[in-house]
Amino acid sequence: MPSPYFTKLTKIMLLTQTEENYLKAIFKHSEEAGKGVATTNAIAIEMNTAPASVTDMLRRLSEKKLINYEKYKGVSLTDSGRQVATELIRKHRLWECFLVDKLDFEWDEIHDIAEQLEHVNSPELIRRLNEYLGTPRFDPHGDPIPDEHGNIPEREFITLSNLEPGQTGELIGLQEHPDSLMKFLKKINVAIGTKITVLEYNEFDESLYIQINNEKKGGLSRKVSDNLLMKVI
Amino acid sequence: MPSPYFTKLTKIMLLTQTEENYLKAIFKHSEEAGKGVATTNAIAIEMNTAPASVTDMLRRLSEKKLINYEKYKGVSLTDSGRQVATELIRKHRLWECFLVDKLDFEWDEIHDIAEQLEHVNSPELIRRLNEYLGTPRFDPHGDPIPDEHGNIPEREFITLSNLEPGQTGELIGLQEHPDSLMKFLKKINVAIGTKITVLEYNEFDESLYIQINNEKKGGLSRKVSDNLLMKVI
DNA sequence: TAAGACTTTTAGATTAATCTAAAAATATTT
DNA sequence: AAATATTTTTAGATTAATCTAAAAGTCTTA
Ligand SMILES: [Mn+2]
Ligand SMILES: [Mn+2]
Ligand SMILES: [Mn+2]
Ligand SMILES: [Mn+2]
Repeated sequence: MPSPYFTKLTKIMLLTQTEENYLKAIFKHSEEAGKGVATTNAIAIEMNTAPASVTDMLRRLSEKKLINYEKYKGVSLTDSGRQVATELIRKHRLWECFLVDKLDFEWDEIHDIAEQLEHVNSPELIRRLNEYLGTPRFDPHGDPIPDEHGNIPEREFITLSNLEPGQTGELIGLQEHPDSLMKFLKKINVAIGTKITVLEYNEFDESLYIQINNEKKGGLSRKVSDNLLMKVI
Repeated sequence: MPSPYFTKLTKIMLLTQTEENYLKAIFKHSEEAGKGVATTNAIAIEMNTAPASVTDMLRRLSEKKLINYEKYKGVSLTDSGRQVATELIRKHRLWECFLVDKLDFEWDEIHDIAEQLEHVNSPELIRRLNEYLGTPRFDPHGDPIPDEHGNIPEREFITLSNLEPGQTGELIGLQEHPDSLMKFLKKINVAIGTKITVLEYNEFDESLYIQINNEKKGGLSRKVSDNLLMKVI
């Protein structure tokens, strides 16, 4: 519904889903990526729109004091913009927990549904959902769930590619989670919590020979091992 | 997101939330109300818009073959429009069950949240949600939940105002459910499933003297008793 | 440091959803 | 059956979100 749906009285302005999605994209490409600012182009690619559309939106978000924006200089979130973004990420990840823990979805089936659910606006709903789920700290992909104040739990990890032969680690997350990676991991029986032991390192292609849960053995490309975030055990 | 988001290939066209809400409004004022057709004005009031906006939308919905529309003659749903409407009602009511059964919300707190959740598009989500809830046939307000084919369970009922003194009934639903009525019923400890015995009928104001669950006794106005749908026991 | 390449913004349109004011059609009352 | 009232539609604008094409700014590299 494109209409001016604010609420000035309560000081909570209601944003359109589109505005919310832009804020998430900006968060991802500034803070999460550690770059400080997000560029117009990066946002355009993330949002699947023309760069001109991004410029337009940046003007509007800037007017609403959700972002710091200077022409040609890139954008960052203001405190209130960051607040909105982390709340969205919190909602997204809590819903992902719900889908997996309660409705038995698999981790590669939930993202698109959570993309929709995250825009449902009801603080009380999220409060109760969180409680119902037992206040989880990480979602089914191992990603940290911001708390109600926007604080994001820290994860300590080392990528599997950085483990030495002989070391064993437990999978606690993924660097990126494209569908193709999740499908592949499902096939070789690797999921969050799986124990992986590095048996050999092959210098030629930087692949690893590994053992999964002290059972099956197999090879793993560098590209995959770079994406697996492990806790050494 | 106002953009042309169809999918012609799958023959499932994705509607905007606004279009979906109009279809629900048309369903309510044509089929549910038993009138055959919904009028522009009734839809405008339901949707909280100007009648001119309704006319505009009717043209668009008609173009998409979701409604039968002839200028000045009122509108009715086509089969595909009815399909969409009943699916929305199904989703709305299933989510209401979830909110009450799983998250412990009260029946007067859930409607607005369900209004948002009903627009989440994922048939598999609804399939699993329905299963998770144990395939309920009625929602927390006693309203029937359409099945996956759009069939709506029939309710047999008699309003409390039509019970004779001496008769006892169980509350199975409400005619209308404004917030004020639900709050009042909560206060006098009446909910779906509550047993009510009619002790006396007062001719002057058509009020009833009743007993609730064989315990508390009290008076009830005609306006309230007209709204309580009972099953005689 | 100037040319070329890339990025970003501006200009000008389009579409969905809305509005108000006015005209047209239909319904109700004298 | 007129006159009046009510309902519905048309006309003309507006706003959010998008697009393409072109201009302007910034970066890279010879
Ligand atoms: Mn996700
Ligand atoms: Mn996730
Ligand atoms: Mn409801
Ligand atoms: Mn209901």
